Amino acid sequence: MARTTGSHSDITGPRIHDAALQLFARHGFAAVSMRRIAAEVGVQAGALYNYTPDKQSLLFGLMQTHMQELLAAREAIARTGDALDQLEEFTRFHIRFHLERVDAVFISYMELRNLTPGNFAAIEDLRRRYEDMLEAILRQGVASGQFAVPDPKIATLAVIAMLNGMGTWYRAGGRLSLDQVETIYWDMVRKSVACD
Amino acid sequence: MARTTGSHSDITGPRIHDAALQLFARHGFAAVSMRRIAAEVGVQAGALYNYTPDKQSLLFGLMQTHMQELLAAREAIARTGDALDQLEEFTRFHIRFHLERVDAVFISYMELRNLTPGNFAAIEDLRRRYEDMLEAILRQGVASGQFAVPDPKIATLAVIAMLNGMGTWYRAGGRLSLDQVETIYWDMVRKSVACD
DNA sequence: GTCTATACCAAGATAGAC
DNA sequence: GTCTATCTTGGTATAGAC
Repeated sequence: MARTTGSHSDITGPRIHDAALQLFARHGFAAVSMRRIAAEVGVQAGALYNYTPDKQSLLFGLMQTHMQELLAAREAIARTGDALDQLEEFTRFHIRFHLERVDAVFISYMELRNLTPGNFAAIEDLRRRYEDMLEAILRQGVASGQFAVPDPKIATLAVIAMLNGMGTWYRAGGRLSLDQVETIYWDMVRKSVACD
Repeated sequence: MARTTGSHSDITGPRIHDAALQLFARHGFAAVSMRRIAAEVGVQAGALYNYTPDKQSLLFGLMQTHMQELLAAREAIARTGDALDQLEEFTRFHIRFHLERVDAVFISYMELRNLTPGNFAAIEDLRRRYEDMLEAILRQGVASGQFAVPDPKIATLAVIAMLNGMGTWYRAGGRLSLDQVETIYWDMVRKSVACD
């Protein structure tokens, strides 16, 4: 049986996701209209509502998907070696994962204020679970005497903030290769928690 | 000669500034209406246009004022001591200045995308002038052999990103005093650029 | 300098034809 | 599933009285 003309459920969904991701990251959630997203996808505004009940759910879906993918990718990695090995692995994983998703990362940090309270709590919970993974590594290193960090929670936030800053300036094909900046940042992370 | 009833030019201006700062930081520039700002100040929306030609100029004014105050405050500090002394002074200055102005800092980093091209260039220029001050300190430390930094520009951005992250979680009266977190962050900054 | 009133436009979301 | 058309609300900005 032939499909109805103009029916593209399987391809329009991902296209809405991608368009919203890019537009929200570039201009901000509140500054982007449903009409603008629809135009980017190549449909009329009304058609978007076959894929999302409202604009808020669209935003929440983007952020939730991103955070769940982050956690799944991190949990798929086997934990081996001592605290220093694990910190290096975490750092390099974090950099590579986040630089491949600068738009989703930016949105997930910046548009928290545009989430309804319930959605906000859900995203914050996912984020905390990720931060706890790094904090556990730092605590382990402190216990083994490899790291000197007076407050593992603050060190966790400091390290993540430093790494996330890369997203604001790094562009593929720039002055330095990904390998180079990855090494530079790992060097700073390693030293920042080291004993001296 | 008595003033016209309802005339408060000297006090309404700062109140608009403060209200816009707080509302833009909390909800985002695009999500805040002129009516909302006016309500916060206690005037009608039309009255705002006695103080700003339009909403864009209001945003730009907030950011420009913040960046100029930052540069002025930094330039007022005498530079003394070796690179390590100067780095410590810069770090502690940066933390204290920024934690007292979390709203302005947040806006100045997050609402860049809502500036017109000309206004964007002006703010970016001010920001770069500030970053150059830290970069100069790092270069000096590399030259003197006190620091081991493969790329001073990247290290500059990494350090500032780490410090600015404090604004997302630090609140006065929290678990740790300002002195304590300041020392924790200075410790990480110092080690991150140190020779090892 | 502030008010009320309003021009003008774009937003989110829905209805019903195809 | 998408379209066109539309409802309703709320946005920026201006005009003119006080």
